[in-house]
Amino acid sequence: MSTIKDIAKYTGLSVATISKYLNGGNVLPENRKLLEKAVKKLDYRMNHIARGLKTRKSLTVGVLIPRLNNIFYSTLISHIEIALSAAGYSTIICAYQDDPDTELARLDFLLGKGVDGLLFIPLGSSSKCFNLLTASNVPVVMVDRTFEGIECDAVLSDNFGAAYNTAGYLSQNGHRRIGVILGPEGVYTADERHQGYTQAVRDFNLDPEPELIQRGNYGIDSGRSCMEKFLSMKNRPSAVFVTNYEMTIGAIIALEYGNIKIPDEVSIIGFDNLELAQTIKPPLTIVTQRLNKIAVEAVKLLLDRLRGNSGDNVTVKKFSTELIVRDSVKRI
Amino acid sequence: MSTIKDIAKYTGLSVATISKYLNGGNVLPENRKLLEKAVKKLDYRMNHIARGLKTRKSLTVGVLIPRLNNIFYSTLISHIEIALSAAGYSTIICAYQDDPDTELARLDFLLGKGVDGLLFIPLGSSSKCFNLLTASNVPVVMVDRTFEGIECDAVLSDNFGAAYNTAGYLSQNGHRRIGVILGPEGVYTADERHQGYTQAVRDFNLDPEPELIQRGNYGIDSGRSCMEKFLSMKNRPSAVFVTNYEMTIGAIIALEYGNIKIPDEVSIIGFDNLELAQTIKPPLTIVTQRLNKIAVEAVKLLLDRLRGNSGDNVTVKKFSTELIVRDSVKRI
DNA sequence: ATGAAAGCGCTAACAG
DNA sequence: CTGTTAGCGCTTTCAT
Repeated sequence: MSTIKDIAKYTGLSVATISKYLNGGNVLPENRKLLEKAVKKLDYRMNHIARGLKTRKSLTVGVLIPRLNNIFYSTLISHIEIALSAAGYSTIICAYQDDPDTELARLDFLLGKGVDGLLFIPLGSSSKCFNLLTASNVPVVMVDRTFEGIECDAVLSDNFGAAYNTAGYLSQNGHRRIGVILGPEGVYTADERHQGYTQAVRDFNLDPEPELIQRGNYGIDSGRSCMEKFLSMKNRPSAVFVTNYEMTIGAIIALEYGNIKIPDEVSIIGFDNLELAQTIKPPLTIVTQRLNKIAVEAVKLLLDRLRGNSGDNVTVKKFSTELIVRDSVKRI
Repeated sequence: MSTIKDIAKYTGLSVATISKYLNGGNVLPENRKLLEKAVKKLDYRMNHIARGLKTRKSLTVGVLIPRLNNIFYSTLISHIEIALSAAGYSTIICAYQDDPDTELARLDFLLGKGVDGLLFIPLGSSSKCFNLLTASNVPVVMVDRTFEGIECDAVLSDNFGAAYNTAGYLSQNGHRRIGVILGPEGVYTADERHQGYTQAVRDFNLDPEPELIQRGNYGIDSGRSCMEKFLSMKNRPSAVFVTNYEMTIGAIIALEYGNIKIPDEVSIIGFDNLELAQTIKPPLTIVTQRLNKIAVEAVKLLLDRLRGNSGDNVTVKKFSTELIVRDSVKRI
C-alpha cells in the first residue's frame, strides 16, 4: 500500500501539494496529470485513519438501536444506511438487545470509537445513558424514541395520534370495548401510545376497563399471550389493536389457535408491516409509520449538525402515521 | 478530551509508561494507582483512531450485504453483530442494493476505511469484486454465498441439499409436478438450489417440464407473479416451493387472491421464516437455515484469520437446512 | 520498570 | 501554485 510520500517521491512534488490535490485543491494542469498517473500507477488509496487523526473527523456515524432482528428497526436502518452512505459516511451499528446496561456500554463504545455523530433509538425512561450523552459533545439525533428532558434533535412518529386515531376509527365502527396491546411501560413510544389510547377512551366514551390494556415486550410470544388474555375474558373486547409487528403476529397466532374468526368474532388492527397484512386472511387493517421519511429526516438533521449549520435550538419532528384500511375490522 | 500527554503531565510519568499501562503491561503498584486516579480524574478515553494509525488495526469489520431490508439478512447481521461486538470489534455495515456497481463501490469504500476484515455476502457470478478482493490483503469470509474460483473461507447453507430434499419430500407425498420459484440466475444460492432441484427431478422421476422452474428477484411482487404463472398453466403443478421469505409472501398473496385452497388445490413449501409460517392458514411447511450457527462460525473464522491462527488453506463450511413440517403439503 | 525519541499517513499554516 | 515544517495521539524500540 503506497502512501502520500511514495507519490511525492514518484512525482517529485511535495506531500503538501499532493494532499491539496487529493482534497480537490488547485494544482497546475501538468501536475494534475502527473498525479493522476502516479495515483493509478502506485495504486494509492487514502488512509482514512491517518486523515481522521489529523482532521478529527472519522466520517463515521454510530447507530445505536434496541435490536437488529426486528423488521421495524432493520427497515429503518436500511434507509438510514442508504442516506448516510450517499453522504460519504459509514455506519457503525450497535444493538443493545433491549438491555439498559448493554445500552450504556455500547454507547460508550461508540463514543470511544470516535464517531462524528450518533443516531440513537434509546431504551426509554430506564435508560442510563443520559449523563454520558450530555457529557459528550458528539451531535445526537434521537430516532423513533427520545428521552424526557434531554436537549437534542429528534425524529419521531406521532404515537399519541396513532393510538388516538386508531381507537377513534374503531369507535366510529361501533366498538366500545377496545383492547390494546402495548409495549413495556417506560418505553417512550409505548407511553405515548398509551396516552393516546386513554385520551380516546375519554373522548369517545369507550369502555375504560383497565384489563383492556395489556403490556407485551414486543416479542411474538407476548403478543400471543396478551391476546389469549383478551380471549379468556368473560366480556371480551370486540376489537383489539396491537402496537408492533411481532406482537401482531403473536396475536394472530392466538386467534388462529383459538379458531376465532376475524373480524366476525374479534376485529383487529395491526402495526407496521404492510407485507404481512396482505398474507393474512382477511387482509389486515394496519397502522404504518413513515420509516423512509423518518430515516431521511434524521440523517438530514444529523448532517446539518455535523456541518455546523444548525443553530442552537433543537428540532423535534413528528411524522403522522397512516391507517391502511382492509378487512379485519367489522362495523358493529 | 484528555490525551495520554495530559496523563503524563498529571502523573509525572512518561507517555511510554502510560501506553504500557493502558495496554495491560506491568507498572509499579504505586504508579498503577496513580494512573487509575489520573484516568478517572481527567476522564481519559483512548483515541482509537490514533492507536489504529500506529498499530494498523482498526478493530473494525466490514459487513457487505445485498440489502438490509430483508429479514434473512437482518437476522444474520443481528447474530454477526452480537458475535463481533463480544470480541471487541465494531461492525460497519454496507448494503449494495443488489447492484453490481454499488457492490464494487461499497467494497472499495470498506477497504478504504481500513477494516481489519470483511464478512461478505456477494452478489454472485455477475459480481465485479473478484479483482479488488484478491488484490487486497484483508481477510474475507464469504457468508451465505461465495464466488466460484475464489480462495477464501466461506460459511454456507447446503443449498443443493435443501432443494433436493424438499423436492424429495414432496415426491414422497406423491407429487410429480413440482414447481419451484428460484432467485435470479447467477446468484450462488439460487444456482445451487437449481441444481438440487434438477437432480431431484432426475432421481425421483419428477415431471421435468422447464416451465416448472420460475425465477423471481427475491421481491414480494416477483413471488406473486411467479405463482400466478403457475396458476395460469393448463396443467398446474400440484406443489410449489419457494426459496425465500419475501417470495413466499408473494406466492401466498397470489393464492389468496386466486382463492386457491392450501393444500387442497396447491401444496406449498416456504422458506426461512418460522414466524410467518405460523400466521398463515394453514401453518406453512418451511425450510429454515441455521442462521445463528452460520453467523457464529463466520465470525469465528474471521477472528481466527485476524489473529493469525488459520494456516494457509481455506475453510468452507456448509450447514444443513431443516424442513419443518406443518400442514401446507397434501399427500396425494 | 521507566523514559527518550522516532514515526504511523495525513493536513494545515506559513513562507516563498 | 508549491514546499517546509510541525504536529494529530498513540505505540514501540532501545537505552537506562
